Amino acid sequence: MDREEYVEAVLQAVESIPPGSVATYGDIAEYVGQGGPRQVGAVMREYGGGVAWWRVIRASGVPADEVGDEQLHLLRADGVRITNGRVNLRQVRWDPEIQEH
DNA sequence: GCCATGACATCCA
DNA sequence: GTGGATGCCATGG
Repeated sequence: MDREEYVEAVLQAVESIPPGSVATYGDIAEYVGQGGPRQVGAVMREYGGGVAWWRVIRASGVPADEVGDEQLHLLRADGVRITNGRVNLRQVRWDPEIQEH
């Protein structure tokens, strides 16, 4: 799989996250089936501007230091419950299975 | 090919 | 919950 195709796959995965839900970098990597969490992060750094990058967070529920403030703000706008600067993964974690295909 | 880096994850104290 | 160590995997020098 070319790097460009990988980028497309990642962006597509991010776009398929419904509003009010979030996914971890690991989830995206697993969904795409290639590379790992760090590669997803690398893609987001370069091409994340075109998608809902704020719906991608760490497994801990804490957003990346670089974008944390904006991200929490945007997530709250999407209807995501934020507690103590941390996302409640229990409730908003994206499940590819529950998608309305 | 070796080494350093990074919007990460997991394990363990 | 916190902090350090280790693993992972692609990219760039």
